[in-house]
Amino acid sequence: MSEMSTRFDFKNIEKKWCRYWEDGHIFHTGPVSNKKPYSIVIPPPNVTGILHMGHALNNTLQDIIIRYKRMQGYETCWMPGTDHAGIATQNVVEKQLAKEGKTRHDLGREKLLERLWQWKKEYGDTIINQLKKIGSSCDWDRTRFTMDEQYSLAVRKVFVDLFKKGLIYRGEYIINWCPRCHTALSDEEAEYQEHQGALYHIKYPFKDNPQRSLVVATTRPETMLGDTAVAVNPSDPRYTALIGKILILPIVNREIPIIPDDFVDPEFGTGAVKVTPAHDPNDFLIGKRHKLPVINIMHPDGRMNENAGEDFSGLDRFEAREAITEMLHELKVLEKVEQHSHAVGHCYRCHTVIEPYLSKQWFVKMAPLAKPALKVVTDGKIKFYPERWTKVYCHWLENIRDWCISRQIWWGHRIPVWYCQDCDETIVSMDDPSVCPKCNSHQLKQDEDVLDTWFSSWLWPFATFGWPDTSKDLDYFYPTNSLFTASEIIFFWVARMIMAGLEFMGEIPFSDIFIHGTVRDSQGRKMSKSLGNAIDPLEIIDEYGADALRFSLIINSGQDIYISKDKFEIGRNFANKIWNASRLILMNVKTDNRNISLESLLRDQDLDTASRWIISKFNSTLKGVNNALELYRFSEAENLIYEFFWSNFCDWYLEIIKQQFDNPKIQQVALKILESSIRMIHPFMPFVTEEVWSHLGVSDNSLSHIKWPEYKPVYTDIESEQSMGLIIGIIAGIRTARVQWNIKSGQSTDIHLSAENPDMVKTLKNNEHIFNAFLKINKLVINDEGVKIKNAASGIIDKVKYQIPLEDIIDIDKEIRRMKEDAAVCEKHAADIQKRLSNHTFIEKAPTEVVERDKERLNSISDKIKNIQDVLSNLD
RNA sequence: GGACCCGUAGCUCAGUUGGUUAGAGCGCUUCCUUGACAUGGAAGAGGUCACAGGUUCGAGUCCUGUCGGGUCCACCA
Repeated sequence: MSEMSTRFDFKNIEKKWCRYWEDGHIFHTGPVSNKKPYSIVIPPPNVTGILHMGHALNNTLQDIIIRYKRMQGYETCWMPGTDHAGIATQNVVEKQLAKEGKTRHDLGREKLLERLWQWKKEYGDTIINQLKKIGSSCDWDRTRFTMDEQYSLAVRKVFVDLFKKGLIYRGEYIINWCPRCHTALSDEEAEYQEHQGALYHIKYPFKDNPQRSLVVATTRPETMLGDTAVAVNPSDPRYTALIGKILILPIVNREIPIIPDDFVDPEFGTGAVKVTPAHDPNDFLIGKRHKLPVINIMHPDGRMNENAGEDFSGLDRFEAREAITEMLHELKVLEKVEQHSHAVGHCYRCHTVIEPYLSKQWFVKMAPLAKPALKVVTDGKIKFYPERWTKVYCHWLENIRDWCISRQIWWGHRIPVWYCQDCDETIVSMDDPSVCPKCNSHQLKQDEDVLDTWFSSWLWPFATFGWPDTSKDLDYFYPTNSLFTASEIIFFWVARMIMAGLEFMGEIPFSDIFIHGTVRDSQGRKMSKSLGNAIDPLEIIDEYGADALRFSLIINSGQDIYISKDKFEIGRNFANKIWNASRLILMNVKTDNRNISLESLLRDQDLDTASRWIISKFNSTLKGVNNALELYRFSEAENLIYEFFWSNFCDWYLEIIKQQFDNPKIQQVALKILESSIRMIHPFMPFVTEEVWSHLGVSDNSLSHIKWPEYKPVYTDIESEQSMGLIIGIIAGIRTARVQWNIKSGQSTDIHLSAENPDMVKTLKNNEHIFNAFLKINKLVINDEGVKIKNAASGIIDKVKYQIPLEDIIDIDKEIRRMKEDAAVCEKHAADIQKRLSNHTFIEKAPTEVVERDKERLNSISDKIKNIQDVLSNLD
């Protein structure tokens, strides 16, 4: 054991085990006929990603569960991989190009894709390697990418199938358009932020009487250039008479009608709404209802186009707003400008203000897919942990809107649709067509757009296992068991995976969804690169170790996690504690009998109290950890482990047995508890435990495939727990009192005890033998200042065992009085309930649940009274 | 406008179906350390559980309201 240093040297050790796990393909799995499968698919990080705390948390949680299940004997598969992350990745590469002074258009589609693949090859595995560093036990041999060949096949099949079922359609609608990324975005990709803007009140003069005008209110005056009507609510008495009249649109001087529409809220603004069908989703719908002309006044990059007129054409939308405001002012038609705060959508990738823009896009009809996805959750086939997310999920599905899936970028799955240039036929096909089936023309042109990234991600749980081909892996591992993700991703990904799983596999993709919190800084802000408040997990690994990162993150995780750097000390210190406890035991244990079970140790009637106690404690801790993990209560599991290992095992048991290490029974217990603890801690802190395991000499296998300790209820040993509790109480009392003992040199029996703790003083006086044992066994150093005692607990146990009567610790009279009072109160209450229950009017009129509640209470009170009486009669 | 979450020690948080004296870590005070570990050991101070009502024999826990903080959803131009 000489090679074990006094500090846990995590750096070299982590490196060593990372390599061992990977080179040995320790986590590679496949179907095994006589084992039950347990599988998790990783939320695939973006290829552009670098590890942040959110990843660290997410993957640690998954790793704990997968290691736990693996040790329990499941054939476990944790499927790793990355997401091509369409817009995000293309943005990265386009930024590179910009530095070279080029745009994507200078390169063209093919060359840009080459660059992107090149980039993916060079940097795409960064995050995968970082995940390995935190100890993620994925089946790395399976690592998938959402643009793998087989995966692309799945995406294409899904598109074609849905199209054939009529669930994919193409149409011209107002979508969220990012003028910077030049692409459509889904509703979920638009992030709304409160924005302090203005409400402009503009006078639109009547054609028949230019002196009079109708005032409309808008937050976006620039869009007036595309107005084709003004709408009022038909039931609004102010305006009913005006319906059908013609107004003259200022600046443009276009004649536009006043139309009635229920959409208009008379309460808001002036009750008259300018209608711009090309630039507002609601106006678009109004326009459809009233067959209004649609005038697009903007280029895709957010600049005004020729329809905006000479004065504004070419101006950016925000410049145009100012220019128009100024002109309206000059024309004296700007009545007033009010402060007005409202939500403005931003691109979730580049935070540019989104423009509602009219364009032809592909959509997925969601309602038919949402229905079954809702049912499996309301039926309880899929459960959210914590449960409250169920409601969020259901609300979204109940109000679902169609999903815009086409993106005007180049990086991604190209839409498998071709248009015949000669006959306008639309061809949707698994294989690239070369002839138009309708007119035999060869002039086919593929749709330029690619699919939304999430259109591939939603297939992740089955496409990664080889779908659409059938495979043994898919049969064996699908449906997967649990999914771990953050709440932000419920709509983007979780809900859609459930839809896809049900639609294409006919089965749910997973049964449990664990939603974890967001990692925030100590001020509660989201950690982000732009804020500069991010703590880099790699830095923590470097400074504190991967085990420390994992342990600290989990033990601090409640809902959202607020974290600062010093929080990681707990994990580092705990890893070190495990290390040093192991050193102590390994330095002292000589026994060859290393495989004895806790059960047989406990069967030895002569085993000392402390050993019985620690075995019992371990056992109850294990039970708690099992329960906590089954319910995904991770921090609870870690707290139990921490408390057991540090407070019980190290602070008490090891201190007690230190001077009895020559006893082979004690050696066996110490070793066995250490070994079992190491196994129990392994899913949480894989590195330090693997290393200790390799020194234990119990097995040559990697700890990853060693069995999880078995919980046996028979282990719980109440007698030893109580005895030990008593002993700890006494010793703790001695420790408390010890600085107050004023012993002069040579007068060690003449002791003055402080009156501060009279109960303890009494106990000590009545139990002289304890005190004598204490004096004898502990290194008592007496000097002029008083008494100094080292290792207070050492060796005392044998002397103390079973010799302390309960009465000396607790004031029994007080206790009995309390119990009698308690019983009296209960009896009175029971009589009240009894009376109520025998009252006919009460029984007839009270709701059944009230009666039931009363009956239950009566039962529990009766039980309690009985218990107290039992105890009291035993005392006599 | 709807929905949800949170408010417990100086700080960050536990507290599972209501049940003895409300817990932990960090920080703080005091003491200790020469053989596992100062990334350590012992002891201690510190809480009207946001506030106000209610249900109950009993409330940090359940209900109602108020105040404060946060998140998500929603087409108010």
